[in-house]
Amino acid sequence: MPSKTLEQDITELMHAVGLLVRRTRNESCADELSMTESMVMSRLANDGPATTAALARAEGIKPQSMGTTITALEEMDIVKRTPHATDGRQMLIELTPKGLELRKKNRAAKQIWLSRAIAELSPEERDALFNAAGIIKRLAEKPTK
Amino acid sequence: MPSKTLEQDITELMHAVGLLVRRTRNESCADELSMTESMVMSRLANDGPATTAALARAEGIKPQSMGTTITALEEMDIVKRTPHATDGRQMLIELTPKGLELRKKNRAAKQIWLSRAIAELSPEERDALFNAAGIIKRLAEKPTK
DNA sequence: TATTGTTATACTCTATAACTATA
DNA sequence: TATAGTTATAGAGTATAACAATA
Repeated sequence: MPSKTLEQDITELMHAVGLLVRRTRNESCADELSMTESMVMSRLANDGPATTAALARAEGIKPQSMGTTITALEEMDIVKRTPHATDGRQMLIELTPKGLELRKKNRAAKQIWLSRAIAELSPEERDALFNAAGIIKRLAEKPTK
Repeated sequence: MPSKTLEQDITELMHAVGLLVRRTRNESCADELSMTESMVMSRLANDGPATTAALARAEGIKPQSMGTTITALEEMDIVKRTPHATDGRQMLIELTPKGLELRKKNRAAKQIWLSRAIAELSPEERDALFNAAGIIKRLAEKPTK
């Protein structure tokens, strides 16, 4: 017999995800970046300069909200805005030298608690976890019909 | 050769998780409960009455924050507070008749977009997803050394 | 002294609305 | 008309601090 309904499985999934997000927020030190800030930094480092609107679409938030994040990163001198060469509406966001430097350090420093916890999983569990990350991403990005 | 580092895997996991949380928040209708409110309701329905402090520990937030959630649910007449029989400090939180009723409806209505998206996964992917939920929960609840 | 709960205040992240400028 | 961006305001979901009551 099936011991759990789909609803229960979904509730447990969302519960686990909620716990992970809050734990990550709580474990981060004062001078660390927020989750959205980190993700923007990673994206700029991996994919190069991007507009606020493109970053917002990628992270699933509104352009205005992304604007706030960019402003915060700009005030920390981690990113800078430069006007697009041909499209006068666009501002390209890119990492500053300080942003590039910080990123190298943060790759080691960030999410230390999580790295340690994951290190204690079995290889099979790690595979299962990172495989699920791909599934979760697809679910979250799936357009509503 | 390993194509991704552990840091990259972790970044992608947190990215996917962030997208899922935001998507869930955005998809929920105006009269629906927040994630924390839903989780408290499920817990009370499954495990019976509990104190604010116990609920806070279970959800990984501060008792004061859980107090806010309980007050919101109380104003919607979904839960009620009753004094503990023997311990004068404690207030037991339990579902009202309306809360029990609402829960039945919400089991069907809540997270509809997610149910639909998950329904389109293969059985193997579903298993992988819900299996990972257990791993994520353990990670999030693992005490810091 | 530790635990439970409350109230007050503030911060982070994101949303909506209204606007300007450019395409 | 659609897209990019900015500014202002507001809301949800937490946190910290200070306190009162009970164990």
